[in-house]
Amino acid sequence: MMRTHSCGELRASDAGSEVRLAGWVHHRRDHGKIIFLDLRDASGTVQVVVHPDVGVDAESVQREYCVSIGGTVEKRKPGTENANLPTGEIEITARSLEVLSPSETPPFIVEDGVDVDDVTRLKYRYIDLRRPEMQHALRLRAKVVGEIRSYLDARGFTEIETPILFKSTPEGARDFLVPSRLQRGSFYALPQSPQMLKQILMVGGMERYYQIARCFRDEDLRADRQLEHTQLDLEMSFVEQEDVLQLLEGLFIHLWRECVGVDVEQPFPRIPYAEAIRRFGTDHVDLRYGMELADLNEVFSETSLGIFRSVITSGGTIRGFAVPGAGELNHAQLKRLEHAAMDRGAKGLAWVILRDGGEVDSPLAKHLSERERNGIASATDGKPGDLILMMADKAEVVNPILGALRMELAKERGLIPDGAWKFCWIVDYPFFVWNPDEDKWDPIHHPFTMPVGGGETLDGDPAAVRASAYDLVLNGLELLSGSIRIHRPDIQRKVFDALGISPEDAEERFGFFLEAFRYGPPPHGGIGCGIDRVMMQMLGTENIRDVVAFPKTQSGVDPLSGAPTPVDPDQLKILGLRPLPS
RNA sequence: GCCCACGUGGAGCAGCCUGGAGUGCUCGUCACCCUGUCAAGGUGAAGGUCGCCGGAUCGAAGCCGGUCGUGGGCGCCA
Repeated sequence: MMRTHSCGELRASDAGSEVRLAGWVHHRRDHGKIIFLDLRDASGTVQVVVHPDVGVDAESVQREYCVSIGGTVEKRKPGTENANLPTGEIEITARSLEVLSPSETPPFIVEDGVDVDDVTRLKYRYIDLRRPEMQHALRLRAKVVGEIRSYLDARGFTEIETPILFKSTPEGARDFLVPSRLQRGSFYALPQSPQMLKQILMVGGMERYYQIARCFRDEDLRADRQLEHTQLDLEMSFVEQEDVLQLLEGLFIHLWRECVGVDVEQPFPRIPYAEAIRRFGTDHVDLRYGMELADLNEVFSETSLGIFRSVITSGGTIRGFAVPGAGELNHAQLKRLEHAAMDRGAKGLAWVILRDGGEVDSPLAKHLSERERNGIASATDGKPGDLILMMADKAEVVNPILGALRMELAKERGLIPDGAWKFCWIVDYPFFVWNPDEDKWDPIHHPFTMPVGGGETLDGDPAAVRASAYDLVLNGLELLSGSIRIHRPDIQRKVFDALGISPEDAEERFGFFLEAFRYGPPPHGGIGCGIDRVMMQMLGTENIRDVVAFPKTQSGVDPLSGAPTPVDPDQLKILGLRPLPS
């Protein structure tokens, strides 16, 4: 037997036990005669004492050596306990020590919170993964996935794998392509998501499907984006939107109870898309703090300011919000806010600082009537000492920019309460968004989303059509999105029509899919949920690399293996490929 | 494709603006000392073509240009 106990589990109650432990030498403290070793395994660390007279060679043992130690658990002498260690009341008096394998000096120390360059960490990921932080992240991730499985299995779901080698369906993100050896000149694509396959599973009568699915997108990376990410992919037959929302709400309540130890507030609020935009400027609603956007058109209906007046008469909007306590900001800081707004496309950013007695500081002060000063304060719920930020422009410009500033300022000024978990559903999405660049209507979800009310609504104003789509948002981050799908070929045709997808286009791209839908597809709907994002939220990290065992750098390189690498010309030849001169 | 920042012994940084011998800090490594430490302590030592290429200069880690790498962002991600 390699070991009788784990390092981290030993307590004072184990005193007197003969134990055999195995793990890594976390640290050695050599006092000349007596030597202390901190022995670490997955469960934690424990102190090993090597006395000079037992014939155990602890001097040649170094950091990160993998060793096996036999000895006795003993209560530490009074005054030598370590309250910082769960095992701090005891120590192991070593009687034998075997080096299982030696270690070179590690490039960095195995310790939480150490500041090491990301490439170094990724190159020596096996060292990095020894850190308790990383171990916790990966274990929690496994627990989350496990809880998802048990929750869904208990509710009649079947976990089904779908192919990694699939068909390219251009549109959306760039596909990763895999050349076919057997069909020279043809390519598989790695799935961006199993969307069509899971719908076909519904046609196949599986009724309740889920999968922890890897999804691939060949797009540029970000702090929260890798080339591949993991999605909880789920689809159910014979359901309406309400059924899906209930199931998923239950899942997240379950996950937070089991994996975070928190009972989150329920039911999750449902916020219609239009209301989300109106109150927060975005559908990634963060309900942890106030600072909601207010409409100021009424306040400025008789304004003497030319800019505001012309925005109102041209059908634009004046909106603003209060930043609690931000009246202390100096001119340079306010200027920076204005720049931040203008970088995002604002023409300007007006600011008003509320003072006692209805007075204000503002570049606009002399243009503001008493009615306007009071109106601004009451509309934004601003108090003396608060900063009011205002923008006048088209609603599509004002809302997202103010929404972004609201989020930034809340974060910057510490207005976000710790430990708050604010889930909400965003519902009643519009079906189309106008794409001014290409002068056409784009679907806000994917083109298989059911329009509310079926196909007839598509004959009217595209802007008025609702989608049976829904997002789950947590603390301002989208965790999942889904929809009820189109199961009727006639409606699907009308949607393709409205999106400018010709029958020939549709046939070429989705022919196999549309054919399946000629054979009695059931009404169905589902979701895709970013597991990496869920983990980032649970662990409170902003970097996806913290929740993935072997991530890639921003340029798509894996420093551990060096991938991607050139391949042998023979391999290319077999595939019928020849690289272009660069 | 674009913008910003960074690149200095094994790790993390300072030095650069204002050019004058690779100077410094924390940790690690090695040697010696040390029987109660837990970030052990003490003494000493080794270890760096300042990412790479080029330029101006008597002289470059430092200034200028380029390039590569990394991080963050924009575009992109239905």
